[in-house]
Amino acid sequence: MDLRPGVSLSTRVRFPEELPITAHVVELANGIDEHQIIIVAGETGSGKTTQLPKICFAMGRGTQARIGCTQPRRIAASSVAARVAHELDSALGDVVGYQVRFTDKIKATSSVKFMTDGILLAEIQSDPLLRAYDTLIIDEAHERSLNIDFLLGFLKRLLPRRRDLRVIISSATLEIERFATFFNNAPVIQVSGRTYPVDVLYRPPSDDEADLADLVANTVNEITELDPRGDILVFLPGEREIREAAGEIEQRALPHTVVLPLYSRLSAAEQQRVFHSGPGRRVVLATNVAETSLTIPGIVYVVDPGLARINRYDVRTGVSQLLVEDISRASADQRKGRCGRVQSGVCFRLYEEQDYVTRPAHTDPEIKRVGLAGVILRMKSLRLGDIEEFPFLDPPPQRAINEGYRTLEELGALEEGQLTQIGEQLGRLPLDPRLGRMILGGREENALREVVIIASVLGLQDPRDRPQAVQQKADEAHRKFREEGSDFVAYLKLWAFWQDARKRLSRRQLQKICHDNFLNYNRMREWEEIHDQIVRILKDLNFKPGAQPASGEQIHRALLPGLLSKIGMYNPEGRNYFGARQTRFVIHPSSSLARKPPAWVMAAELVETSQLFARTVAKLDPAWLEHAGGSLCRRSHADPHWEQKQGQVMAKEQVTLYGLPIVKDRSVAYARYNQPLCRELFLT
DNA sequence: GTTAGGGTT
Repeated sequence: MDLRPGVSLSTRVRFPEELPITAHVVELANGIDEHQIIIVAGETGSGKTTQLPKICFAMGRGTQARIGCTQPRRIAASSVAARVAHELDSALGDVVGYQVRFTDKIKATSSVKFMTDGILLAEIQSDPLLRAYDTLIIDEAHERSLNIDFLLGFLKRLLPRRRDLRVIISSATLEIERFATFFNNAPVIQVSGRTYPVDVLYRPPSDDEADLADLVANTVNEITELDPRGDILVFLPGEREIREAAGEIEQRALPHTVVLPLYSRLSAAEQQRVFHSGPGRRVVLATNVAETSLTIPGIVYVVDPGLARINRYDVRTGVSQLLVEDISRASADQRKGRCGRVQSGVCFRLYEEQDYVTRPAHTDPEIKRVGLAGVILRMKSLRLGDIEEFPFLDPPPQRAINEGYRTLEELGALEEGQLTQIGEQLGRLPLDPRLGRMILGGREENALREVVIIASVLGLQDPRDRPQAVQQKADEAHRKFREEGSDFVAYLKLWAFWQDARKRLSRRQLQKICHDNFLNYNRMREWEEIHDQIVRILKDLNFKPGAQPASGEQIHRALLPGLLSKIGMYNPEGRNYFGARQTRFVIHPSSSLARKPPAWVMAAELVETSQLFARTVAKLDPAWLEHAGGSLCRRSHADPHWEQKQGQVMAKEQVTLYGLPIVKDRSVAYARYNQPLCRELFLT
């Protein structure tokens, strides 16, 4: 194939011969020249991520405006940028740079900019037509995260307004036809992968295999009998299943075998263990972190029970569910592909082939599984119009949209479809709207300093580590951060501990003190970075931190407007809480309030796992609720009667908030609620 | 008596 007239490729850009994509360079360059948008489909190892930007650069793109390349994860954006910079014989930033949250390695000379998809989305705020780019490459589009679906819809609208712009959607070979159709029959260029064959064996449980751990251990045992070498990757839904399977495998006493757990909550050092091969065969027991985020080198066998915990938001109750589900075919195939990267492999699926065939083809995209308040807020804030009109590849159902509106109204961010001042301010904060609302509450209650610390950590995983083998020791170390009656204030204690250590200690010493106190150093740093970022934004918004330390009451009053539908009233019979919208929950055992449940609580989150748990909880004074609930409160009146002493008709008032009785039998003057009845009572 | 994984102005 020849290059189209007018297309040339700089000979200074070299494409590695061993990469499959190199055979398609001319085809791709022609496609990019001829079409405003193309879809590039290819499996792992094809070289798309590194070579597509180079093809665009070799075509002379990225000089007037940049070539922007998005990645779903920060680590990928920075490492791919370093790799491509190296391949172009330039220092990072000169020709190729990257930007992720907290790190900007872009210079004026950078032609190629790698970034997370969230960064590109954020740039729409200040650059609504994305004029900073002449080319955009959206990588890993098949992952269908919220950010990716948002970008796809945005780009569909942008293309007619930016005729000069070129867009490449890069994806695994999944739902390629849907992408093509979505973009008005955009051409698809298929690039082969570079992988070794993987055999699939279906190995459903036998009758005497009691549970998942047993099944997994037997399968690992069978692999050992076939082949004593070759690392094994086992996918499991969560930490507990990993622990149980590890126990079962160790009981089998397999020779020369090292069992390595792998999940995101492990410390960096514990995660690193899977990247260093030692003596003996490794059996890595991993959550979904190994499906997309981490690639473990040298896996020969994959064991896939076909299960994962999937996050789904219940639109009726506003509760997140994290329940174990059967994974889709696409996810099963992705897992299979985690072996066969350096030699041929075998994938054991621990269910019937018929089961595989009848599973859904794809995992629901995130937009169909999450609460939409944050999405709607963002769209309003970016002036992208109504969510109902936005061209999503998979439009969310109207019920979910309505629930999103309701949540924003609860927060005071939306009135009659328009963002309020609160809404505008929430739109500026890179946080979940509920967490943002806490910060605005912090200003109202003069507790800004404290609430920024709390809201920053609530969006992260808990920085406190609790390794299985040393739970008691970890709990002991964490005891000094506990605060009776408030898990939120406990975070303030932890913050004070960190800040004190931060002032005195070197980085190495900090890492040690974190380790000694069962704190995850990386997450502590992340907490601090988010905190500092929010402090900077608040300075721009002219918010001033309180001069005085805030009281517990000020802090909790500040948090409450963000958590109005996450309150609970104790139910002694059930030893649980009545929550909003007819839910019932218990306090998670990790909370300091779990043993002595107070009459009223508010929770940072309600998540359904083995039960519906409230996590990060504080005691709540119900007297605050009527004011905080405002127009969300519902009033009813009973027993209107003439009262001689007061010379007017009185009644018993009940006030409820999301169905919970926050005021009972309050005596009120009834005239303002029912004038005619009062007149009648007065006359008789 | 204990939660999968990502991401941000």
